Amino acid sequence: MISIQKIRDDKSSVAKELSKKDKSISLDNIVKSDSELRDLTKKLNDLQSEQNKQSKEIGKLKSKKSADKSVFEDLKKLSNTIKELENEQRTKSQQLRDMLLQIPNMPHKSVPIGESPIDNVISKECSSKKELKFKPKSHVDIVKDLDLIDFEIGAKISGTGFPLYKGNGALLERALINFMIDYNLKNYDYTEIFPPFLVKPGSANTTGQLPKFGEDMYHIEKDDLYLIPTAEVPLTNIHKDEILNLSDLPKYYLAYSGCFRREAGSYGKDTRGLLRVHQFNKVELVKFVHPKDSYSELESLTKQAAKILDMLDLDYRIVELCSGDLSFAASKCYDLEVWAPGEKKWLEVSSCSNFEDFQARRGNIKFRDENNKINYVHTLNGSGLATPRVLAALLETHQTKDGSISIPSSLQPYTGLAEIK
RNA sequence: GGAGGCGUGGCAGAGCGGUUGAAUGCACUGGUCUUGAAAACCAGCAAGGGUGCAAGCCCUUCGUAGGUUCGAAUCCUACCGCCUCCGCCA
Repeated sequence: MISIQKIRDDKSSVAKELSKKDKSISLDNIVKSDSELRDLTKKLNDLQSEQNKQSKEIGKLKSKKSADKSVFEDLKKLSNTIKELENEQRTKSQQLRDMLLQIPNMPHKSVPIGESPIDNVISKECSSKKELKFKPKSHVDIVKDLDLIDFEIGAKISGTGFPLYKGNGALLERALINFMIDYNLKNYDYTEIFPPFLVKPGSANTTGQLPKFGEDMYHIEKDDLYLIPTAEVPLTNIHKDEILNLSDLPKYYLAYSGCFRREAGSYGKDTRGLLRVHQFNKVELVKFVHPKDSYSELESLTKQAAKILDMLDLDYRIVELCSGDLSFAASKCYDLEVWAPGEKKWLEVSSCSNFEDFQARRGNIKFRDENNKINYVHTLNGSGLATPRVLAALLETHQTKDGSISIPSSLQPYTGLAEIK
């Protein structure tokens, strides 16, 4: 959520920044609604003040008899007027908040301006691309030949997009998850969390999935709970409605979770194999930091995520998203894309974003700064990493001519296997 | 799922219709004392909004949302959360 104060004080520059992301955004209704609300609030405050004053007078007398009847009649009228205005105020402030929640975050000044993925900037490409001396198979064929994943049975049980991992496929998936968790825990200062996979609407609102993108999540209507699309949602809400101490920052959390996405609107895209599925596994990294540090934290977060791809001997590149390709809540974002030689595609396996105070405002997450002033924290998150596409790239990269898979050495302690055949 | 109890400031814990934004203790911050620290003593210490150069002043908030009343932390209703007991269950 963008600060209403900021919009009020400098509407044109906020609008200008927002247009880099989405040209169709208008702040006019918000400014109008804000000014109406403030007029109303002023009026209401005066009446409340009057009411308090007179009620206290009566209190001092301690006896109803000593007060004139007409005083009570007047006060009753005043009381009713106040109630009406309070109702109006409640409605208006809710309306204003609803509008504000629809406004995306502003891109950081350093973000390249652009409209679509074409304008993204490839900031680092891993050059040591391994050339295979044979025609590489797609992971779809590999998992079938080696009996690692059964898409048909998954579809029979749950529908398309719910892969069923099997035998060494299940082992490999589990190994990847454990490797990623352990690697991050060992090398950085994360606290491991095992979060709930179902969350309340308010939690999804903090991170920005709601109110605009409810259609992308699975919703349990009976209990009004959402299946998480990423562990970012529960992790970011750990400190909802809290004021952290300066000494608490930075706070780093890591969690494995299943991730559930309806992928509404993307039917027909990447339907084959592991590239786009409704349920997948991911290790997520979330940081709560001092605002002055958030951009250096974004750099280190991105490097941390990329290191995992190094460890798995995969080729990847880091992509700096342009303004138009940034997600709703992000100020700046780097994508990690891994090379899949069978698919001959770069696959997005991580998104590392700085949300600045956008999520912190929505979730009311603050800290006491060095001057004892209360301020919003900055939040960041990054996947470290999402498994299905990593698995696809891993199988395609480490396949051999005879059809077997050689397991990268970093993963072998977790699989207990050097190869799968 | 049934019965009961409870939700007050960072924590503990008073208050149960009227100058209560809220006693007291702990924690925290500043000061006195001390070579330094501890102890002791003194002082300060909720958040949000509005207004003002500022000091300040005004409004809101005692789980959440409604209601009763001139006036609610205090009374009523619903919801949420926590605890205890019973039932069911991985």
